[in-house]
Amino acid sequence: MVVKDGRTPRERYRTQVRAEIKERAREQIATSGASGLSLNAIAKQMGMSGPALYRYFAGRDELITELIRDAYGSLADAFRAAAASGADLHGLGAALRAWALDDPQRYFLVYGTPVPGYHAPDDVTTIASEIMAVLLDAVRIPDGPAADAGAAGPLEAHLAEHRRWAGDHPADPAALRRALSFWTRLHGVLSLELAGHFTGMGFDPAVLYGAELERLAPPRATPAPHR
Amino acid sequence: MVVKDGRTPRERYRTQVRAEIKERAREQIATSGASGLSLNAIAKQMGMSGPALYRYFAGRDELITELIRDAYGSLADAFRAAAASGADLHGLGAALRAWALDDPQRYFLVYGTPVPGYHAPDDVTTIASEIMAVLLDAVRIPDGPAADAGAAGPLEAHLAEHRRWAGDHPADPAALRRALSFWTRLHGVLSLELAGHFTGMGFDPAVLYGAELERLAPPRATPAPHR
DNA sequence: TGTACATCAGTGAACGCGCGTTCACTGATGTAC
DNA sequence: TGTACATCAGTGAACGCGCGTTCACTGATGTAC
Repeated sequence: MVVKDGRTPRERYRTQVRAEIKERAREQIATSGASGLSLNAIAKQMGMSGPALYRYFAGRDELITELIRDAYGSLADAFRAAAASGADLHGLGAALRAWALDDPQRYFLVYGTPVPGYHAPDDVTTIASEIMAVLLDAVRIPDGPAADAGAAGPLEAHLAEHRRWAGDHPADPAALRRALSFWTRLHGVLSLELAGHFTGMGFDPAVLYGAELERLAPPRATPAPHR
Repeated sequence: MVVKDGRTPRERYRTQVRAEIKERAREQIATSGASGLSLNAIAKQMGMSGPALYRYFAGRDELITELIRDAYGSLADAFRAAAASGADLHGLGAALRAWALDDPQRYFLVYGTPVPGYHAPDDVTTIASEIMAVLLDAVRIPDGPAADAGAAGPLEAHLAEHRRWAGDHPADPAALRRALSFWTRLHGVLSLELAGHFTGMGFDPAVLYGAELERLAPPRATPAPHR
């Protein structure tokens, strides 16, 4: 039996159960961290026996890898959506922050402490470079006088020579540098904030984030609304 | 029996064994991450039975907390040593990077993914604010024309009103901002680098780090050598 | 439409493991008189 | 100096637990003729 969308009921059921397993896994990670993820606990929560999960995932590792993949994917989606609606660097920065705050453990899945032995599968690194591609596209658009306009220090020279990424993208070293600074500075604020290193300091990390963003990309006269 | 330094042989032995336990724990964390730390494995490695460790630590949690405390302490020491030998912001940045690269897992113990339930004990947060105090001292010294000299945006205003940290330190909002930017930007590069997010990009993170540092603190004519 | 067969989700028992932690104990080291 | 006692490091057995994973199976759902 095949229904309109070309998928049998069994297939639909499968993806549905897979989705619920991942949902429960995310809840568990949010509560006790990625290291506290337990297949048996997920099964119990769903009212099934432990071994049943092996119909849907080859094992614990595959489930975690899938969650990491999804996390990367959701950031890429958020970035692409922002870019598609005409967002400039400011908009991308806001999208990054919104994505991070929306689910801190998802953020840590991607940018948190790596487990020493683990190597991300190829498609994950592919998604990562897609994210950088969106950023490089946005950074190319001149949106006002950049604070570092015209600067050509040792980093620019180094990038011009040694970068092995962003293959078919413009080689303007100043743009590459702006993209990298965007990335590192915003992650600097975000990771410290989400890890709680600003608690007790009394100021709002959002303001600090906004100030860093301002330095990187002074907003245009008319900031782009969506579409 | 009491020897010259006022400590009995038993006390000396105790601290020695404690030190070895922590050393083995660090090795284990370096190999398999903090979540892979096992008391029994440490004991076996030291040629003792598992329960013996309970003479030295109340349990696994206390051992981990102690390691985190040590990690904070070693950064504070590195910072204080740099400051004492006359280092400017540039020197502090170099000290931070050296400390981080020397033992990445130690870095993650402090700045890595927090485990959701955990709350750092008071003395750890005390050390954290000592680190910030050293930074604030260094940032006060004018070491050349800062890129953001005279800037007084919304962040400066916000800090002037809302900061609840660095109690008896100068309230100059520009200095506070410089300290915060120093902190977030350098950690941005470091955390992404140590988590491996630059691998495959072909450039040297050290150059990027140096460039960010340059922006924050243009070196004086004669950079301060140690002492 | 009904029957025979194939697919596949889920179960329950079991395996082996390592974990943190407790407990009563032995034996060596140090202390007091 | 020798003897009686106290301190304390370390042992071995045991407890209870939850983990990931395998296996042979039952029973429901779907497919082919």
